[in-house]
Amino acid sequence: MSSEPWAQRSRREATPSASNPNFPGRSGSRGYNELMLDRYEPKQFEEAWRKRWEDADLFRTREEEGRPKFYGLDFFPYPSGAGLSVGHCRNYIPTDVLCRMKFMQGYNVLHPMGFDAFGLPAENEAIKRKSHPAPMIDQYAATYKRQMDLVGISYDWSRSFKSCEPSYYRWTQWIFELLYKKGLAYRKNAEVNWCPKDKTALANEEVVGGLCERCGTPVEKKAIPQWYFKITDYAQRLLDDLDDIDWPEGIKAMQRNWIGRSEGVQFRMRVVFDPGTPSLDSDDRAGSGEGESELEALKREVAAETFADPDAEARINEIKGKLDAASMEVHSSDLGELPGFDSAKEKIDMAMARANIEKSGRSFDLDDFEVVKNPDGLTFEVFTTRIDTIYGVTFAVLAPEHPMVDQIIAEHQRNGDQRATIDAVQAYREKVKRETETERTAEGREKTGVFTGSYAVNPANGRRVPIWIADYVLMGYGTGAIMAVPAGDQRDFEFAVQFGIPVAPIQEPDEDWLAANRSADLQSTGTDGVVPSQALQRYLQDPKLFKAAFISKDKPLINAGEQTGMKFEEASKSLGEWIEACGLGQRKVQYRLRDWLISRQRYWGCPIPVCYGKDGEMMLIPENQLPVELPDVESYEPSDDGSSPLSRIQDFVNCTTPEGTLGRRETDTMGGFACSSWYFLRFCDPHNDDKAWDPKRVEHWMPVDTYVGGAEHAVMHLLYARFWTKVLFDAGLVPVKEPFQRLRNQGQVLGYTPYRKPHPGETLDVGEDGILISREEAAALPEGEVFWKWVRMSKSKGNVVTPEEAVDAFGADALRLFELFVAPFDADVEWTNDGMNGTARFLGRVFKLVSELAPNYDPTWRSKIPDAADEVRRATHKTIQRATDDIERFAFNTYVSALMEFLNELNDLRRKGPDASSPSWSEALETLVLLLAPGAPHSADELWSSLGKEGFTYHASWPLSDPKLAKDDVLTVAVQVNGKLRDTVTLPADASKELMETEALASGKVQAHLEGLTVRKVIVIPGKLVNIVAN
RNA sequence: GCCCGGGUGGCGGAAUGGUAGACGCAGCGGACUUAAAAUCCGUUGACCGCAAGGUCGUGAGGGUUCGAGUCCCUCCCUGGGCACCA
Repeated sequence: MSSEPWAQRSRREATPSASNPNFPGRSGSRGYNELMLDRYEPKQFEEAWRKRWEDADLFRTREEEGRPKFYGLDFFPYPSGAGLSVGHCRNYIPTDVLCRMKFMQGYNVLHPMGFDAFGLPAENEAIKRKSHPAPMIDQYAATYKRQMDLVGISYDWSRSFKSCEPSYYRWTQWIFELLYKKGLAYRKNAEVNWCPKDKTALANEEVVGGLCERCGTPVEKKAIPQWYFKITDYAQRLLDDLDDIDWPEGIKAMQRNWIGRSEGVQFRMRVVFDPGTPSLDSDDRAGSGEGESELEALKREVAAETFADPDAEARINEIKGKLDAASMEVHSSDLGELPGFDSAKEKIDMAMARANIEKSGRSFDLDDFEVVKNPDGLTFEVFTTRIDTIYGVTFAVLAPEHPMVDQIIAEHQRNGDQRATIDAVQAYREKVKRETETERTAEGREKTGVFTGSYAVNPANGRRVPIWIADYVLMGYGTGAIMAVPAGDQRDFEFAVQFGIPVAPIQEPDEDWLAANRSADLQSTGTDGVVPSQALQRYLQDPKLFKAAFISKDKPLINAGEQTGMKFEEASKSLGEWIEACGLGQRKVQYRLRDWLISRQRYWGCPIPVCYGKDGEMMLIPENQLPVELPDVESYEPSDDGSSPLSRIQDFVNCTTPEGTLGRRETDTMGGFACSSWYFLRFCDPHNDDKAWDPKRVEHWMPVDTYVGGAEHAVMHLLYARFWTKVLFDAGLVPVKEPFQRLRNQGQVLGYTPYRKPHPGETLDVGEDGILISREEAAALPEGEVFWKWVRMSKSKGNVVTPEEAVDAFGADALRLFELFVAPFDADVEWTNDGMNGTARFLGRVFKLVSELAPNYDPTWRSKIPDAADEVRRATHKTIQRATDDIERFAFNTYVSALMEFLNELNDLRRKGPDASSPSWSEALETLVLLLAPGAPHSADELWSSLGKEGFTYHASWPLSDPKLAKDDVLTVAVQVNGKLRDTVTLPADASKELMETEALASGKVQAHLEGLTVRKVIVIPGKLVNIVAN
């Protein structure tokens, strides 16, 4: 392969139009193009047509009553200084094709473009250039627009805006206030990476090896107040409504993943300090020995339903008596009056459940069903998705930051013992505090943790288990504490192995698993040949002889009390109900999704419209005082105390509160995702000064019918925008629950990029296997030193092909068609320019054919054309069908091939049948040009005018296919013998099954293959094939 | 580890369970040209065969079916996302 994309750059020169003297062109007075081109000469007409489109204001949005609407939208781009590459065009061109077709089909089309202008990239670049971001962004956006225009994208620029304009962000602030009033925006302390020397918050990237990148000081976590949006309130709806939208399944899966719903049980565990509670090591298991009590017997009796309802009261009293007798502190007026539990069985279950808890030393207040904290005791909550495995708990783990850790320490201190333990716990907490997120989640890292000197009571069997703290339990998820089941959870298993904690088997693994997971130890001691039953015995003795936890939902439980023999589903239900019944906890849905951190301590963002009174009370800036404008200042570099640069601008900070008192403004700004969470609504009514939008306009246009952009925004932007839309829907401000009905992700465009091997001593960046070099460097190095890779086109990689280059060398339409044709829309593309030769050639052949047939073109063909189809008409109507379907279903590559095939067929037919003057040819010619129009609009308009048409193809009607005309009258039928193709026969399209069978059997080739065989069956698929089954 | 994609000629790719390789690139042969470029025509999955024709062939192996690139199971490779989320 050529290592240089431009090596094969066309050497075609912009020679003056070589018009065919035989076809002098139209004689009309309209002066667009006096010469008819017989080949694709983009420089002769493309720019001129773009000018005409602009002069005619062709793409201004039409909002006519009675027409269907179509809203086609591309992702809101941040205009970078690098400008667009042909990679970006892979997004804009297909959307443009769809929108152009929709308009020609009679839709009101909204196809806008604007710019996401706030944010860190812009700010950082402006700081570097010592300029202000606003004019810089203006300039970049202008470049984007020029480039988009250059490739002929049909945007309605009259609706364009930038998110940094006060007339826009005024309404971003207005939506912020709406969220605030609904309780969906709040401020709370959050942990950030903090350098105590520089007194600044650091981004994750600024922390290297736990040290501040600049001064080498160990970085700490520090809580500073941050603004959040409460997206977690919408977690379930964000999950559910994914079912109703037409998005790539991959993106939906990523969102589901991100939201991370899990169903489980959250329950309390009691903390004990003295080792008096029965421990795991004591051999009196529930259901045996001591547990084989009268109560257990009674319970079995209940379960067996050996007593009837009429006697319930008496039996309950009996149980009460026995409970009392067993010194269990049940203080209830009457078990029979418990609300919500009707049957005797339920009541007795309740009593039994409590008895179980009582045994483990807990006391109850039956009046409110809550477990009352033992005055001397502590409890903490754990969340688990595998409550069925609760009998396998052998330890509990608290996140190091868990507040219970403080209480445990305090308890130790009160007792004046466990000095060493306290020190170890404190030291571990300090260590974890210094760790960065990256370190803490580093791959393949050993489990660490410290025993707290206290125990938790497993309510299922009353056993105490040690409580550890370990950083593999995260404070931010669930309750920050877990019940650890090493037999059924890989992380817990690793931890148990690491610290010599027992592993209690909960299931019997299958033989394959036992064989595959025997540890080296087992093998080296000569037990390699153990028979399966022995392997199982060994496992049951000590699961730690094996390499991993056995995780299954399909195996019956062992050693699980009443739940023994049940599988995941049944046991979870049973234990969940039990835990709820005894007020220990409840079944719960947990989400991984966290609230959306919106605060940025930076200048270049939308100000948060809040101020504080003298006592710090928070107040919204009244709506009629919005926007809170960003002050226009010279210096806006981040301050060194970690607060926003805005906090140093007195004129901004000092303000009058809505109450008329002196106040202080909020100086955080909003992250850029706020701006892009509603811009699609503003496009419906972009210049409204009174409202964010007129509801009527939004009602007309929303939802976005087709939304096109890269998959990299799968969870951020696309989730936030859905969230805001739902909030606005709930407020009655928009009529849709979901903003983007159909989403499509274009594939990436990759450029061929040179790298060299690292020199000795050089280090590589993470994820890189070579050092990026320029093409010049690559050319200078000996061949063996350089290797080439396909990586995403970007200016920093130096592998960009710009639209300017491509248009200059091949023409805008050739570029457009190539981008469509090169691969399926969603596939990545390894960009070379060879392909543009192909699409340019194709356009050349179109020009040639049209110029040759134009003299015979009859604009009045419609009134002259016969009903009957001929080959030309059939090809025409088939192509209309294909092109229309292909564009609709985002198969742009086959849309272009359909046009190519159509052209080839017309060329063939033209050579075959010389009657170029039939109306069918006029129809074909016109159709070809119109079908070409969305993909190659410049050429289509040029050809259109060369046929003597006024105006633009954009205003012409999209051709309609007549299915009758698209149908073949003769078909080639495949004939198979035993599924293998042996012959084809040509038959009328309406041939009967019988005729097909007869003709197939009559084929000589088929007969040859049937020799010596008996025909058993003949399968006939009308119009398609005949399969003769014989043996 | 988990969750999504994707593996089809030299290359990009096409193919509602029904003739695998459309369309294009590159290659080869030819026409035009003093020549080249451009353009046009033909040809191009592999193997066997003079030909007619045959055999094989969609990452690997099984299965369902009259018939599988397409559906099911197992596995391999590859791109992406998530990842100590209980």
